[in-house]
Amino acid sequence: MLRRRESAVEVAELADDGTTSALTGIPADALPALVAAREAAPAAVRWVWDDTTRWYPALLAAGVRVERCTDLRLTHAVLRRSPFADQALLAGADTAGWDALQPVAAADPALFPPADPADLLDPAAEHRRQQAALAASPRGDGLALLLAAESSGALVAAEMTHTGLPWRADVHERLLTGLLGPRPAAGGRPAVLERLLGEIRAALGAPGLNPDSPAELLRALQQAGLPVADTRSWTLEQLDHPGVPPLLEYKKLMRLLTANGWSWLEAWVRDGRFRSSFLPGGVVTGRWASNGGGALSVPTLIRPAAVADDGWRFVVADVAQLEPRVLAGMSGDTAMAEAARASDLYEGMVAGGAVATRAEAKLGILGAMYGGTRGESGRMMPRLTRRYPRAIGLVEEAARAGERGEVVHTLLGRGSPTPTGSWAERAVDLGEPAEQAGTREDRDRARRAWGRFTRNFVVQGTGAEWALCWMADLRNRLWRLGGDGPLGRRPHLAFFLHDEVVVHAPEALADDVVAAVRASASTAGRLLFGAFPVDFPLDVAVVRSWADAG
DNA sequence: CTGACTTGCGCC
DNA sequence: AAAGGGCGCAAGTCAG
Repeated sequence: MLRRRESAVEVAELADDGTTSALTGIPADALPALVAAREAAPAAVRWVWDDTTRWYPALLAAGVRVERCTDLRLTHAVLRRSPFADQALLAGADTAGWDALQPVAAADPALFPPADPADLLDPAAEHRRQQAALAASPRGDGLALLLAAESSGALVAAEMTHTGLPWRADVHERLLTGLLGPRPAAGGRPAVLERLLGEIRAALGAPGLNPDSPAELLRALQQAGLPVADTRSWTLEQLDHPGVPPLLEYKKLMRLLTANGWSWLEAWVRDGRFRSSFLPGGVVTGRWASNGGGALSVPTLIRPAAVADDGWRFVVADVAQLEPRVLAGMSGDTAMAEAARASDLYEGMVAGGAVATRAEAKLGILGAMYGGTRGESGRMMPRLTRRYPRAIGLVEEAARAGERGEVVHTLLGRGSPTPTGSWAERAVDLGEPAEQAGTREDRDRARRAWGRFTRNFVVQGTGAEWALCWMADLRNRLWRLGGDGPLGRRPHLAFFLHDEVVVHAPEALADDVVAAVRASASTAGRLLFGAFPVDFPLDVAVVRSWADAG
C-alpha cells in the first residue's frame, strides 16, 4: 500500500488477513526505485493506492511499469453502486471523500500536488472495508474479477496516455490541405469552404447566409421553399435542390476543420504522438470516456495519419458484434450462441432460420438492445423472441425493471444508477417543456426512456467488462513478449475504442502479437462465461497505418 | 463579458 | 428513412 504524507511516501504491506505492517516513510524521489525493485522480485506484488492517475504517470516517466494494482477510487465507485455490495460495510468516516475523489487530469510533472483531497484519505482503511464487502457479497467472485479488471484498465489507460498513439502530423496536414486548401490565416475560411459557401448562397438566394448557424440556415432553406424542420445532414440528403450538394460538402469539411483540423493537431499531437487522456470507468455503464482530442471518436477520415514507427507495425483487432455475443453469453441463450459461432453473427442468425436477411438480423438485434420498438425492428421482435427467448427475455426484463425504477446490473455486478428524482424531473432532463413535465404522458415517456437506458446498460456494461478482461490479459501477454526496455520499446497497447485495440509493436513481433490478441480474447470469454460456448472472433490486421485495418 | 444550453456530428 | 443506448466536442445562441 502506498500513500502520500507531506512530501514523503509511506509504504506498508497489507496481509490477506487485513493486518497492516508498520508504515515505512521514504522520500518521494526514492519511490520509482523501490517500486522497480519490488516488481523485479520473484514474489508478485499488487500495489494498493488511492488513484492510478495520481501515482502511475510519474512511475512511467521514470521508466517503471507495474504488473498489478488496486485502484481504490475506481473499485470504490463500483462497489458503491453494486447491488451485490453491502453498503453498511463500505461506510466509514471518509466515505464521502472517496465518493468525491476525482482523477487528476493532466500528468503533473510534480509528483505531489499541494492540497490534494486524496491526501486526507486512508487507503488502508478503505481497502479493509472493500475487502469486507467483497467477502460478504453473494456475487463476490464476479465483483472481485470486475475490480481487478477495472484496476488493470486504469494501468492500461495510464500507459496509453504515457506512450500515445503514433501520429504523423505531416500526413495529417497533407490530408487537410488536399481537402480544404492551404491553412488560412486565423479566423479565415479555407479556400474550398469559401468556394462552397459562394455556391450555397447563390443556390439558396441568401447572399449573407452563415451556414454555421443552424437557425439562420433553417430559415434560408425554408425561404428557398424546402420543407425541412431541421438542418441535419440526413434530412438534407432527402432533398432535391441545387443548394444541397454543396451544403452537405460544406458541413462535412467544416466538421473536419473544427473537430480535427490544424488547431486539433497543435493541441493534441506532440513529438509524433496523439496524446489524449482516457478515463476508465468514465461512463456509467463502465465504458471508458476520454477527455482531450475526442479520442473515442477519431474520424476514419484522418486515421491515415496514424502510422506506426519505422520498423514497427500496428496490430489492429476488433471483435465483430461484441454486444450481441455478450448478450448470448450472459443470458445463456444457446440458439443465439449457435448463431455467434459464425464469424458474422448476423449471418449466423440467417443460417439458423431466425430471419431472412442479414439486414433484418442486424435491425432486429439493435432494436432489442437499444429499445427500438417502432417500425421495422419492432416488427422483428416476435420472431426474435420465439427464436432467442432467453436473450430477448434478458433485455426485456432489464427494460421492465428500469421502468419500475429498479437497479439492474451487468454480468459481473456493476449496478445501474437509480433514477434521480421524480419521473417528472427526468422528463425535464429529456427536454420536455417544463409546464408539461407533470402530465401522465410525459411521465410514461420518461419511464420508457429509462427502461431503454437500463435495457442497454446490461449489454453495454457487460460488453465493457469483456473488453476490460481482454485488455488486462493482453497487456500482460504483450509485456512477456519481451524486450528489456521501457514500455514504449516493447509491444504495447496504443489505443482502445470500446471493442477495438491498436497495438504498436516491432515488425518482427507482429505475428506473436496477433496470437496474443486472439489468446486474450479467448481468455476473456472464459473469464466471463466459463464453459458456455459463445465465441468472440476477432478481425485482426497487421498494418502500417490504422486506416489500412478493416 | 462569461457560462449554460442547444444543435449537430464524429465514434462505439 | 431512421429509430432506439452510451459518449465528447465545437459553434451558435441567449440569459445574467
